[in-house]
Amino acid sequence: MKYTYTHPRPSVTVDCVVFGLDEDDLKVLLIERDVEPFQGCWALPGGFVLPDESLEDAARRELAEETGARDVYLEQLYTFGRPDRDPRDRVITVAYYALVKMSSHTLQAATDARNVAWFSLNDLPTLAFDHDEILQMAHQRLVGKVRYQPIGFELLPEKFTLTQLQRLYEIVLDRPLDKRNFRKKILSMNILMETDEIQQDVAHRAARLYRFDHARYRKLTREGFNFEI
Amino acid sequence: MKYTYTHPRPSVTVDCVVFGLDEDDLKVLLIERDVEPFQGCWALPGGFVLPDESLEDAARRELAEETGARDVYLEQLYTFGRPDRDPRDRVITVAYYALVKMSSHTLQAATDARNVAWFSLNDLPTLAFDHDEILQMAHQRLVGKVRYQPIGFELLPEKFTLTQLQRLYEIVLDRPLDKRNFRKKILSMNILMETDEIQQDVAHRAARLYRFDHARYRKLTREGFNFEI
DNA sequence: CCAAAAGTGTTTCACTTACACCCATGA
DNA sequence: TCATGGGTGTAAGTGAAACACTTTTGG
Repeated sequence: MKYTYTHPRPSVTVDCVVFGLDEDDLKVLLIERDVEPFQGCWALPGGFVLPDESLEDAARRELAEETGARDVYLEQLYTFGRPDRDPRDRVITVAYYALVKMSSHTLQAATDARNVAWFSLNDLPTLAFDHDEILQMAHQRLVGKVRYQPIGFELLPEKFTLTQLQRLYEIVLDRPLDKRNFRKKILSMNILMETDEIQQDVAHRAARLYRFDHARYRKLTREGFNFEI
Repeated sequence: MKYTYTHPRPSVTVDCVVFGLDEDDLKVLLIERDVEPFQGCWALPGGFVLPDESLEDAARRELAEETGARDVYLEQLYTFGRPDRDPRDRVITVAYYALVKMSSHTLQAATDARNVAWFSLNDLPTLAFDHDEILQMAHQRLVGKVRYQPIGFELLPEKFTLTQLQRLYEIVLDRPLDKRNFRKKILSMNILMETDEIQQDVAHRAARLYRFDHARYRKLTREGFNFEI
């Protein structure tokens, strides 16, 4: 082999783009850096990969440590390795994106007390390193994937109304959807389980609550069904 | 920051899954390892990322050095980082996949004289490390992507017949397509440029040759066109 | 003249789209 | 009783799928 194990090694980090859904906006979770470089800048949560953990384990650990988010949907996005992307040293970062149920996750401040906050995608601060590029790619991936994989549910509470689900798609895809057609389509897929509960504390007729039926979805998928909005 | 730059660093490599298309088969390019571990085993071409090159540069360099392939379609696939994926040491590999025009690329043997060969996907040898997993993922990605991005053309010669194009999709998607419907659809996209040449040296009516019109495709894409087979 | 692949249209069916009103509830 | 969203069906249009024969060429 031409290059041996004694060659200079880069550092390897993981960074996470955490998406959450608000009443009317897609949000990203950022942390404020308290060390140079980019001190005071907002950045994606992330950190070094430890010797004995997998990349995904590293991402989940950093996410939990820095934001308190656990048990979230997590998927590898892309690996960024421009030689000069970190001004100090060669750092290759494996980026992940996560989808969290904002409503149920009350975020803990980072263990090391850094500032953590949600930002609307339309109103982002300047980000450290190439994190803006990473974020944009994650957003593109989400928009592309939400239409043909049932990952949108990860952004909603366990039980949700059809209107909430429709809003989710309208926000992520950034275009209005027809109410009747949307309901017809999503219900005809047979991947929603109607609960016997209804919305609480609304000043109008309460809507029925549904939940995503994972088992049913897996079964249908095995039989050749393809999710698509 | 909790972990510093002095933490143990993994090695980082790139590996390439190179696809080519035969008369009737999808093929992968493999090299025979001449060092331990997995000496004598077939493996994906790849190697260490040098300190001052990007990941994609590293992939292209290794590809050229080990197989002679240049100017190919190359796309990052996924990053594999199980702590024990290399028996000697922690090695994280950034996998790429490449699509090459087998007809026009005469492969050179590797610079370091290792054995290089094409294998049919249906008749693979045992592969080193987790390379089989990488290969399977690359194959899945290709199958998934070929339908909605015009990357299939990268596997054909510059000029090709509609039948060749149809065969390509039939092989990659592993199902028969209807000739008339296929032609209607692909021609109606307006992304093929009809040449004034025809197939040579065939013992039957010679078919018209077409080429993929990149400029036209980009223009249509900007206008909202979506490729889909 | 035979073998082999090139080339070509129409009908059917399924799915998508557009569209508007009444109902239930809480304030 | 009013404001607010919940819930529902039909018709028209568009795109996908099924399907078979004639033409061209070289051997």
